[in-house]
Amino acid sequence: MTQPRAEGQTDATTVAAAPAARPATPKGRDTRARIMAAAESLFAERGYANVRVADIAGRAGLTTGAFYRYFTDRHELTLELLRDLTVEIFEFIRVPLDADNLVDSVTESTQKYFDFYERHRALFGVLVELAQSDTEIAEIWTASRRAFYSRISGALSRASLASRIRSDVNLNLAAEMLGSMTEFYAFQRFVLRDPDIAAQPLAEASRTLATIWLSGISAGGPVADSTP
Amino acid sequence: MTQPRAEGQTDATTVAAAPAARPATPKGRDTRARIMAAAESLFAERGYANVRVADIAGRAGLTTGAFYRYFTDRHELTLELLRDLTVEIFEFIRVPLDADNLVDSVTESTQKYFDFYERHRALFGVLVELAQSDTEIAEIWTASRRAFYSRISGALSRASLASRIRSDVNLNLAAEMLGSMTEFYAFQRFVLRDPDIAAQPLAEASRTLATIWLSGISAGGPVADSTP
Amino acid sequence: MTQPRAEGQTDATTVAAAPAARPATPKGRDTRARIMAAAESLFAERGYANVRVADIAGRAGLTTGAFYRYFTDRHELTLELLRDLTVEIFEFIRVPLDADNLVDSVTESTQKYFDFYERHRALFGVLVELAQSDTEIAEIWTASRRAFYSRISGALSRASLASRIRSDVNLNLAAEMLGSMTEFYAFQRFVLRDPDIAAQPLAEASRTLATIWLSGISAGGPVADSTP
Amino acid sequence: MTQPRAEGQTDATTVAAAPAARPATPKGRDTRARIMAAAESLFAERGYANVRVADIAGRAGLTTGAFYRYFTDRHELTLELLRDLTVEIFEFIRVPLDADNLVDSVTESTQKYFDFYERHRALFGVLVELAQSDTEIAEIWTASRRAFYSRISGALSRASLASRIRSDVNLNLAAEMLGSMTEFYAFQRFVLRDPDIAAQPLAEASRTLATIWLSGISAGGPVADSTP
DNA sequence: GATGAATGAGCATTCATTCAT
DNA sequence: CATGAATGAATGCTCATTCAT
Repeated sequence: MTQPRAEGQTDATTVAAAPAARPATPKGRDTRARIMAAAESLFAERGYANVRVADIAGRAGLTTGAFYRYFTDRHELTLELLRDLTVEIFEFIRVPLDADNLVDSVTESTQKYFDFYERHRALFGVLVELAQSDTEIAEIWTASRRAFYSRISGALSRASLASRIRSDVNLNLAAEMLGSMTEFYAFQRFVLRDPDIAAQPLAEASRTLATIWLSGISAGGPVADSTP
Repeated sequence: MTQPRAEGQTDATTVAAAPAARPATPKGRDTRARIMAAAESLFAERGYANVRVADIAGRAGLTTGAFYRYFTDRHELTLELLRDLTVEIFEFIRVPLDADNLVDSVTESTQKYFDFYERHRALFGVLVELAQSDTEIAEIWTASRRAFYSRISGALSRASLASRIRSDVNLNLAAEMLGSMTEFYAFQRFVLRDPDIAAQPLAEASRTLATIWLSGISAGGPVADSTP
Repeated sequence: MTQPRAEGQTDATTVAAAPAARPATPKGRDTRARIMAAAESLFAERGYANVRVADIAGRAGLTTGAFYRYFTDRHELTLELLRDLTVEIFEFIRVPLDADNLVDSVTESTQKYFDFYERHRALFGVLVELAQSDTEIAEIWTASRRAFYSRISGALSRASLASRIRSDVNLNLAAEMLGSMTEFYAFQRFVLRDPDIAAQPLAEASRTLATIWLSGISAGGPVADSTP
Repeated sequence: MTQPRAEGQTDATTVAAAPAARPATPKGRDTRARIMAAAESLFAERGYANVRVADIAGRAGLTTGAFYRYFTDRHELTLELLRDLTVEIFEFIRVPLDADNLVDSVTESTQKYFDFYERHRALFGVLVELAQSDTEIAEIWTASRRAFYSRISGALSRASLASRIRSDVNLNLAAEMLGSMTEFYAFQRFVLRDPDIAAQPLAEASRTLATIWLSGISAGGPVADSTP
C-alpha cells in the first residue's frame, strides 16, 4: 500500500523528482534522521570533501545500500541538510529591535547568529565549499543571504530608525555589506577556525560588530556602547 | 614555508630523473608559466572542481605526462598559483592613506582590491573552495588575510588618525571585520556572481564600503562623503 | 522437468517457513496470478531488463517482501510465465488441416499464431532475451520449438499429403525452416516492432507465409492462392 | 599535440559524441583491436550478460582503467563490434546469381552466410539479446536486415528471373520471410546450439533452404535440386 | 624533453533477497 | 501473512600519477 511508488520511479520519463521514499514507519523516520545527523557530524570532523556515502551510512549504523533507501544520493542529502539549515537560521535569529537600545538588540541578534553558526559550522562550511560547483547549493545560499539582507534593510528603514540613518548611503548596499561582515567573520571563526580570530571573546566580537554596524550607517555620530 | 623540497631537488647532479625541478632554461620557465596561465583560465571557465590535469596540460600545449616535468603534482601547481596570488594582491593594493581625504583614499584602495579580485576571481574561488579540506591552502589564505588585517589596523592606528578613532572599539577586531566585509562582498560579486550584488555600480559599492568603514570606527561622527 | 522442488516443499507440516509454496487458499492463488499478470504487463511496457521485483510486487498491490511468499525468486516467476506461455500456445494454434484447402487452413493456423504472439509479445521477448544466458529458459524455448516443428512435420507427412510432397526435401529440416520463418517474422513484427514489417497487412502476411510454405515443399508446382 | 581533445570533453554541453581517443600509435591501435577481440571471444564463451568490462580488459592484458582509454563504455564497444559485423557480412556474402543455376548459387550464398554467422556467432547473439532493450542496437540490426532483404528482393526481381516468379506473391514480403528463415535457422544452430538442429549436415541445410526459397516463389513449379 | 599508454585505487550506485516485527 | 527496513555483493567509471619508448 506504500509501494506503488516503485512503479512510477522506474518510468524514466516521469521520475527525477521523487527523492526516495519518505519512510513509512517510525523506525524509518528515525533512520533517516540518524543519517542526517551522521552526515553533519562527519562533515564537521573531516569536511565535506572527505566524507563518503559509506562513511555516513556506517556512522548511522547502516550498510551503504540502506542509505539509498532514504536519499537518492549524497547530493540530495546535502541539499536537504542545507535547506533545513537556511530555514532554521532565519527563524532562529529573529530578535525584535528595541529602538531605544539598538546596540543591545543588534548585539543580541548577532550573538544568536554566532551561536547557531557555531553549532552548525559544518553545514555552513559545506555551503561555502560547494557553492561554486553546485548551482542548486549556490541558489540556496544566495536566497538565504538575500532574505537575511532584506530583513536587515527592512528593519533599518522602519520608521523609528529612519530619521537617524544617514541619507547618503544606499540602504540595500549597506545591508549587504554589514551582513557580509557578520557572515564572513563567523566563517573564519567557526569554519576555518583561524586561531587569531577564535582567540577573541565572542561577546566582544558581537558587540563590536553591532557598534560598527550602527555607527556605520547612523546619521547622528558614533553610537555609544552602552556597556558599563 | 612548505617549499624546501623543491630546492633540494633542483640539484641536477644528484637525481637523474628528478621531476618538477625549477626549470633551468628560459623555455622551461616559459612552459611552467604557460601551465599556470592555462590552469587559471580553465578554473575561471569551469571551476576548479571541473578541471583535470589533462585539461590543463592540453591547454598549455602539452601532454599529460609532460605536466609532471614542471610540477610534482596537481597540488603543487595549485599552491604555487595561490601563493603568487596572495603575494601579488598585497603589493597591488598598496595605496598611501591621505589623512585629509580618508574616504577618497580608502575608496581608491578598495577599488583596486576589487579590480584585482575580479581579474583573478578564479583563484580566489579556489582559495575558498579548498581551504576547508586542504591545510596548506588554509594557511596561505589565513596568512594573507592576517597580513591584510594588520595593514589595516596599522594604518588606522598611525598617529595622524589615532585621535579620530573611537576608543571603545578594539582596533584589531575592527580591522578584521572591515576586511571581512570587503572580501566577502567581492566573493559574492565576482565568484558567486550573485546578480543582485553584481547589479550595483562598482564605484558606488567601493565608496559605500569606505564610508561605512570610516564611520564605523571614527570618533567624530559620520564621515562625510566627499562626492559632489 | 525442473519442478520437483516445489512439490516437496508444499508439505506444510515439514518446514514452517517454507516460502513460495504453491498457495493453498484461493486468495493465495489469486495473488500469485496477479503477480504473474503484473509481471507480464510490466515486461510489455518497459521490457524485461527494465523491470524490478519491486515494480512487479507494487503493481500487484504487494510489498517486495510479500513477493517472496509466492515465488522463491525472480527467476522462478519468469520460468513459470514462460512455461505457461509455451504450453498455451501449443494448444491455442491447433487447427485441423483441411487437405482440400491447404492454403486456407495453414493461413488460419498462422493467423492464430500471430494473434497469440502479439498478445503475449512481452513474454516471447523475454524468451529471446534470456535464452542465451539462462539454460533453463533456453530449454523451455527449445522444447517448445521442437514440439512445434514435430507437429508441422507430422501434419505434412500424414497420408493425405504425403503424395504431394516433394521427395527430395528432408521433411524435418523443412519443418524447422518453415517454423523459423514464421517465428522470426512474428518476432520482428511484434517484439522488435520493425515499422517496415508492421506496415504490411497481417492477413496478407499470413497468407503469403502459407503460400510460400506449401509451394516450398509441394511436389506439384506452386500452390494456388485461393483468395478470390 | 594529440591532447587538446581533453579540454572539449569535460565541457558538459559539447561532449557526448567523442568516442574516446582514436589511438595515435601503432601500439594503441593494437591494444584497441585486442580489446575488441577479447570482447568477442568472451561473449562467445559466456554470453554478453555475463561479461564485465574488467573481464574484457583482463583478457586483453589490461587493467580496467585502460579500457576506458579506448571506449567510453561497454556499450560503445558493443556498438562498434556490431557495426563492423553488419558491414562485413553484407560484403562477405555477395555472390553473383547465376540464372541458369539458381539453386546452386543461392545455396552457395546461404552457405557463406552460415559460415560467417558461425564465425561470429557471439556477436549475432548480442544483437538478438540486446535489441529489445537497446534502441541503437535495434537500429543497427534492423538496418542490416533491411539491407539484406532489399538485396534479396532486388535480385529476385531482376529481369532474367522476373518471368519465373509467381505473380500472386508480394516480393518484398517474400524476401523478408525467406530472409527470416535463414537468419533464425542460423540463430538456433549457432547461437542457441540446439543439438537437434546442429545435428543436420550444414550443406544439406543450405541446399534445402535454397530449394524451399526458390520453390516458394517460382511460378514454374518446384525447383529441381541439381544435386546428383 | 616529450609522448601517450597503462596503472590502480577509489567511490557511487543498484537490486535481488532476507528478516525482524 | 504482510510490511518495509536492511543487507551485501556486484560493477561501472574516473583520474591523478607513473613509465616505457
